[in-house]
Amino acid sequence: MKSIIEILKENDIAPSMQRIKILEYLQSYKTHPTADMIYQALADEMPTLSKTTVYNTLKTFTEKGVLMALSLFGNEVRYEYNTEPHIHFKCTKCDKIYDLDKSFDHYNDDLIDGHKITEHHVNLRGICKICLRKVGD
Amino acid sequence: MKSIIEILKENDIAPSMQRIKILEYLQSYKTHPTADMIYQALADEMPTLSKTTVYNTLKTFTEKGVLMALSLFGNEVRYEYNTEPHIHFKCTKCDKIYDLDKSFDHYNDDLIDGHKITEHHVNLRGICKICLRKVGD
DNA sequence: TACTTCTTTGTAACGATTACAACTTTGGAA
DNA sequence: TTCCAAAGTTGTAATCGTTACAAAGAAGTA
Repeated sequence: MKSIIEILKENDIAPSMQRIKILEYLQSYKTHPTADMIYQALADEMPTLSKTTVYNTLKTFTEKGVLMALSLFGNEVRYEYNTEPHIHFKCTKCDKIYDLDKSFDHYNDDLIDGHKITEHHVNLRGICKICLRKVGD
Repeated sequence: MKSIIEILKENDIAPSMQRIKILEYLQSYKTHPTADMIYQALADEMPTLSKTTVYNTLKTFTEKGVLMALSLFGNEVRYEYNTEPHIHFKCTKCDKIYDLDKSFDHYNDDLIDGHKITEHHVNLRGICKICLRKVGD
């Protein structure tokens, strides 16, 4: 298991304290947080942390391929540590986001109608199993 | 071919002039516009049109299932007239959005891991064929 | 040590969207 | 036909997510 610092160095990113903490957070809490959620979570521990730093860091990480930026039904960007491809499901009742393992056809690095495909996102919406139970009450 | 007014009435939406024009626009120009793009396009013809009306109308249409709201790699919502399911491809160079007919597995009205699926979006990114040609220059 | 570069920070600005209250239109009921 | 309530529209202000920018700080190196 690679350390956070190793991951950063491998991607040509200097391992500053802020960057380590932000990546650490995304590695530990796989909640697809927004920039603001990350900022709020780390603000206690790092009182001088700036929201701009969070945005800058997320931009850097995304450009270097460490993170994936997600657009999941709304006008806010969510981030996740870049791992195996998977599907996202967002509940319309509680807004919770679930990762689904369900495999899907790969269009990555493929040509469709002459377009070169480099990213492939499958986003589902509906009512999650917890909210389904509540509806039944 | 149903008229705009018929479509609105079928969905329990009173056919006001503003609503007719907005739906007409989305039916004619399948460019996945943002609320602002629709407002800009109609502002000449309807000088008193308010941007709030555009937002209200798009919200109503989406709730009634007349339109589909799309989150395609960015923090703005795009709208399209709700037709046959298809895939969206957005070019990273020119930001143009393409509809692709390519069929895909349907999870709609299905259960996955106990979650009830009601919407299913496939979003691709990459370089479109026009930009690919330019890169070659 | 001095210099350059990278990183972080805070503030202000921006764009998309929503809240809200006033005004207008519409469709009955009296 | 007139009056009223409900629905629809409008403009302004506020909010939220994000970016621009310039100054301050930290790190590496000649």
